[in-house]
Amino acid sequence: MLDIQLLRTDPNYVIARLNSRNYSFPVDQFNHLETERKKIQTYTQELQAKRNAVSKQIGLAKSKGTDTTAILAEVANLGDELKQSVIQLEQIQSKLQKILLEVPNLPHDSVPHGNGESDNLEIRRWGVIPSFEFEIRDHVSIGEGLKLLDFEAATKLSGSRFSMMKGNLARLHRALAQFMLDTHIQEHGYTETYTPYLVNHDSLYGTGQLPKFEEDLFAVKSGGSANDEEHASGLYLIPTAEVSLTNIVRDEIVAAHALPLKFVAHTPCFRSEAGSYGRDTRGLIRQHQFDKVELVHIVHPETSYAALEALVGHAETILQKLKLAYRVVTLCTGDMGFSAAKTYDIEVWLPAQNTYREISSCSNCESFQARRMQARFRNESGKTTLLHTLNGSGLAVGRTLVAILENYQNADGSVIIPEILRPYMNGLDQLCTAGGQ
RNA sequence: GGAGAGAUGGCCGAGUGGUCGAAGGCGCUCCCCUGCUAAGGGAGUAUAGGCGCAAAACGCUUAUCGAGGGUUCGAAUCCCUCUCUCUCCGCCA
Repeated sequence: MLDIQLLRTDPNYVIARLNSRNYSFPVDQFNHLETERKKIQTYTQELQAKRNAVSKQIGLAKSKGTDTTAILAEVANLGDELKQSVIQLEQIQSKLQKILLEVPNLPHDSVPHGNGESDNLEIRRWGVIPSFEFEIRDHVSIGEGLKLLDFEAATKLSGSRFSMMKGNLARLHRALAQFMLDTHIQEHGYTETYTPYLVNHDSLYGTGQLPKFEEDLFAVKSGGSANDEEHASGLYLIPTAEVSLTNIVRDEIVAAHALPLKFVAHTPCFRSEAGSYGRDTRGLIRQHQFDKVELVHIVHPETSYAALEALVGHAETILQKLKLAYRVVTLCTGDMGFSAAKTYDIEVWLPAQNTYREISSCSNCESFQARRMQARFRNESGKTTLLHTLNGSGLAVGRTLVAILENYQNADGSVIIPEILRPYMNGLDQLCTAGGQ
């Protein structure tokens, strides 16, 4: 959520910034509502002040035993008038709130302007793109060939966009998550966190998934509750652990000396992928359920951009240790997510697609989420101040597995296990067909 | 799921219709006293808004005692609904 003060004092600046990300702010509607709000709020508060004053008088009079009928008559209609006014005010404020909740964050100065993916700015590459002297297979073909990846079973259980892994592939998937967690807690100073996978409305409002992106989520209801009762439980499956981790500080005033807070969690993520029909339908790239190791920073506003650089570095470390080629791009204004002021995507090289594909997205949300969450700290002069929040994948586990299968494939369909993961695999150095293990 | 108890400021804890945004204590900040860490005295110490001011300081004002409704001129206090916490029982991993 943007600072409403900024919209009042410098609307043109805000509008221009929002235009750069293809969002047109409803200025006229906003201004109209603001004028109304000011008028009605002032009036309402006057009535309240009057009521308070008169009630105090009555209290005084009664304690002295004076007759109060005259004063009571004076305020006979005040209650109704006030009630009307309060209702009007609430209506206007909820309209304003609705507008504000749907406005995306302002892009940071350093973000390149552009309309979409093609305008993103590559800032560095790492690693060597592997070359193969045989026909490259994609991860689906490799996984199914090894009999370790079973989409048919997943489809039977749940439908499309689900997967089943078996044997050493399932173990490799687990190893990846462990390796990522260990790296972040041992080398990067994160606090390991186990979080709820079901969260309430307020949490999703806090990080910006609601109210605008409800169709991307899975809502759950309690068993046995009436079928037609919408969202019986009021809970949603998390689309990312960013929600659980960032909301740790919702409605909190964090002690300044406790900053920065750095959390890491390995969780499943659930996304309905509404509107992505036909995209990445094959394989593990786009699933309704996938695992991710998520990194979240809660920081002092002055350090958030330094924290963003560190955060990207932490995610890159994982790919470097796995010896997977990647590049880092700065998302342009038109391609950024709703809550982000600046985002770096890390894209890993996928040989079968002959291109880089997103494996991590690291964003500084500045105070955008903090304002929604009322997440604050007490600054140097003792004033409560909004925090800055950042999040990034470190990394998406399923896509990392895809990258390993494709980049480490051999001509015979076997796959080398990256050295760094072998301790997590009881020393195993490759996935091969023999025995299906 | 059944029975009961509870939810007040950073913390503890008073407060069952009126000058209560809230006693008292602890903690914290500043000052004074005291020649050393102790003790004592004084002042201050919630949050979010609105309006005024170019703005800060400040001034005026509103809301907030788990949440939402209601009764009332007036609600922390009375009534209703919900949420959460605790205890006991049941069930479960």
